[in-house]
Amino acid sequence: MAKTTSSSAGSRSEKARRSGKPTLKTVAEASGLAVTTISRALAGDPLISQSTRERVREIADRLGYAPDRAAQRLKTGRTNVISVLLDPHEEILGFGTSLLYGLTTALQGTPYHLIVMPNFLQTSNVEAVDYIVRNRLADGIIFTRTEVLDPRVRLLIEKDFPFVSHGRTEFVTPHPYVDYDNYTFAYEAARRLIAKGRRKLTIMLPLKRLTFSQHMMHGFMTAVREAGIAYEIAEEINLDSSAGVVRDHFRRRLQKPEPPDGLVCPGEVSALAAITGLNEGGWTLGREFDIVAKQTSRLLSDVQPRVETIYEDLTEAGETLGRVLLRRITTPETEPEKLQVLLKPHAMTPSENR
Amino acid sequence: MAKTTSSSAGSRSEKARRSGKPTLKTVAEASGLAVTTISRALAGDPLISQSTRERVREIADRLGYAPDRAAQRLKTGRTNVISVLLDPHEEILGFGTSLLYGLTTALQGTPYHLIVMPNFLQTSNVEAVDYIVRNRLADGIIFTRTEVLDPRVRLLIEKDFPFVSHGRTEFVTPHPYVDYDNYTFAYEAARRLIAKGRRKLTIMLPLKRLTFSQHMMHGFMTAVREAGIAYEIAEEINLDSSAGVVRDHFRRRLQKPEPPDGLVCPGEVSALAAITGLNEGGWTLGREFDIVAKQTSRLLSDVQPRVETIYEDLTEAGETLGRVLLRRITTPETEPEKLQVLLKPHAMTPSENR
DNA sequence: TGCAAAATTTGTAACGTTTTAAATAGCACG
DNA sequence: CGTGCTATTTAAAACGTTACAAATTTTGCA
Repeated sequence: MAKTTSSSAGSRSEKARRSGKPTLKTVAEASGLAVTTISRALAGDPLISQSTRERVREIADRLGYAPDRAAQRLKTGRTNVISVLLDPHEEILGFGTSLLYGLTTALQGTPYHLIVMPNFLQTSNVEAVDYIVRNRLADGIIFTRTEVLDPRVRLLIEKDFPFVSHGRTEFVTPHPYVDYDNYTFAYEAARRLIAKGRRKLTIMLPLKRLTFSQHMMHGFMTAVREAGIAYEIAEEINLDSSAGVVRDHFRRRLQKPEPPDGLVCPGEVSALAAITGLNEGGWTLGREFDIVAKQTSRLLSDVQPRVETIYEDLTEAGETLGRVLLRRITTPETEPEKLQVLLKPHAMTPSENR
Repeated sequence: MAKTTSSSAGSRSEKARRSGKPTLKTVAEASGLAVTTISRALAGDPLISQSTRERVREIADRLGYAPDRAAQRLKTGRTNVISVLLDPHEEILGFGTSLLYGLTTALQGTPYHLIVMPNFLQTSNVEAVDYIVRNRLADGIIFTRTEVLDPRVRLLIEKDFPFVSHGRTEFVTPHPYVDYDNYTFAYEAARRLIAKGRRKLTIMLPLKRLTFSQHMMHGFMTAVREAGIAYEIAEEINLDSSAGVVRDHFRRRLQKPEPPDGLVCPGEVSALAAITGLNEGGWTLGREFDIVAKQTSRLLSDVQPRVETIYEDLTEAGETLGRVLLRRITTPETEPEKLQVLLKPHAMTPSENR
């Protein structure tokens, strides 16, 4: 039909080739400038005059131009992707979701997208990390449940690949991290129980190999030793134990001699389970025992308002992780020490928590 | 230094240009074949002889070749990306996380990646959908909290863009969906309460505009009418209400005349909150009242084992969503009716739930 | 007015892949 | 031993972008 535009306009008919999506070429033709100029103008290159930069920006906006991510990625090698390794253990209570929300907030307005890589049945997710690094599937990686000598950290440091861990390690080489001050959490929690007159404290800990388990233990022990009171560590259960196991543990503990009367509990569901178990054993919260728990959602404070809590803002953690990783990526020369954030337990009371 | 390879080998020195990552060219040189042949052989094109196909496959594996996603995407227009719209309301109890896990399971072994787009403060996330479609940021979209006349569905049908909604709509044009049979859930839940001898039932519903709210209401009403017993709908609260509001609602309800003695509750946290409220009002679960709740995690059954539950498997939902979307993408000619799945309430008892 | 230097713009090539069209090899047949 | 066929392989172009080098215009100053 109208395929007779070979000599004069030449390109007009080829423009609507794929789907009419505007490209640099479209903008170039519309403005009478060269493709290169458009590219630079939109990138804000000062080599292009202020006036053309503005004009191009305007025309591009009018045409609804958006750069083709695939082409950019192919050319530059940058993927504009941040990978998050999600862990199945964190399924409970929207841990992952809160973190994701914070992350996306930090990435708002940047060209970065968030892609989720789950960690399935592997013992650790080093394989996933290796895969991402090897195939350059992302510009940066974020992961959680950091271990004392985390193999992912080791690998990423070795390959000099940008990452931020949620949690610290004990490697000598410093690396970017965002962590919650679990030492202070446990210390303060124990102090509150002691202030209530509790005489024998116990604590539920995360899996030992997770670094923050050590921090919590340390905080707890410091408080206990300062006060010179009795304590015990619940060895048979940990933060990953199902609520049923936790419940039964506490119920049974009452039947043995010298049960503790105060619990530092770093999980909301676990706290609920503990309360249920103790109730079943005939104890009442606030009378025979007290709990200070870590709060990451409104669950506990709404369901059991009498439990004291110390707040950990996971959305804030996610946002910080995002910000730190962006800095690591954009300014690689930054010393790792400046990319280490320790988030303090919030003074915020549950009712203020939005 | 060794830049004197211009005449003989020619390309050997340029190969290690970026990072040594093998490309089609690398494999071509290693095998003595042309780039095109490699591309076709790896794609399993029958035009290439069986023997070379095998040989190429082997060499490629040995070199650790992986196709460059950006280049493929640029060339073909396919992104190999699935977009999930995450909703902040689902933050509680890992709703999103379970779904994501199912999804990633379905996507295992496919070339598809999962990218998360959060829905922030918008009233609906049509904008996000529009953005994805317009800029071809994905090959398919999955979203939740489907409404009766969901604008996202309208847009996606109009643009003929692959998607699967979690939940049904009431549009006449059929479209792919994965839904849970909330009618049966509510019907069965109410029947169980009636069987326990409860005489006045109530139900907590999701926001009215969400389609599954209607389904639940219908199932509940059918059971109530069949039995000819009294009922009431809790109008002031819904599934999105905070646990605190739910708790207070139920506590106060006891002070007014003719309180209900059975509750159908589609949320675990809400169920806990309701129990707390009723306890505060002096009632005891199993004596003055009963609850049948929807179970999506182990929270409720572990913390309050005496609450009866009916199970909804969100991981299964996610996996189904993934599978259905893949079929929609790969075989676009499939009639939408064949891409509609209604998941039945699980007979599974809480203790079996893994 | 002329001319170098600075400022601004442009053409060409390349990133790694797939697609289209063309070339070559292999083979049977008259 | 060509001829026409099929089977198999290959070269060239393109996707949209950016980097590099080169070209053009403008400006400053003698």
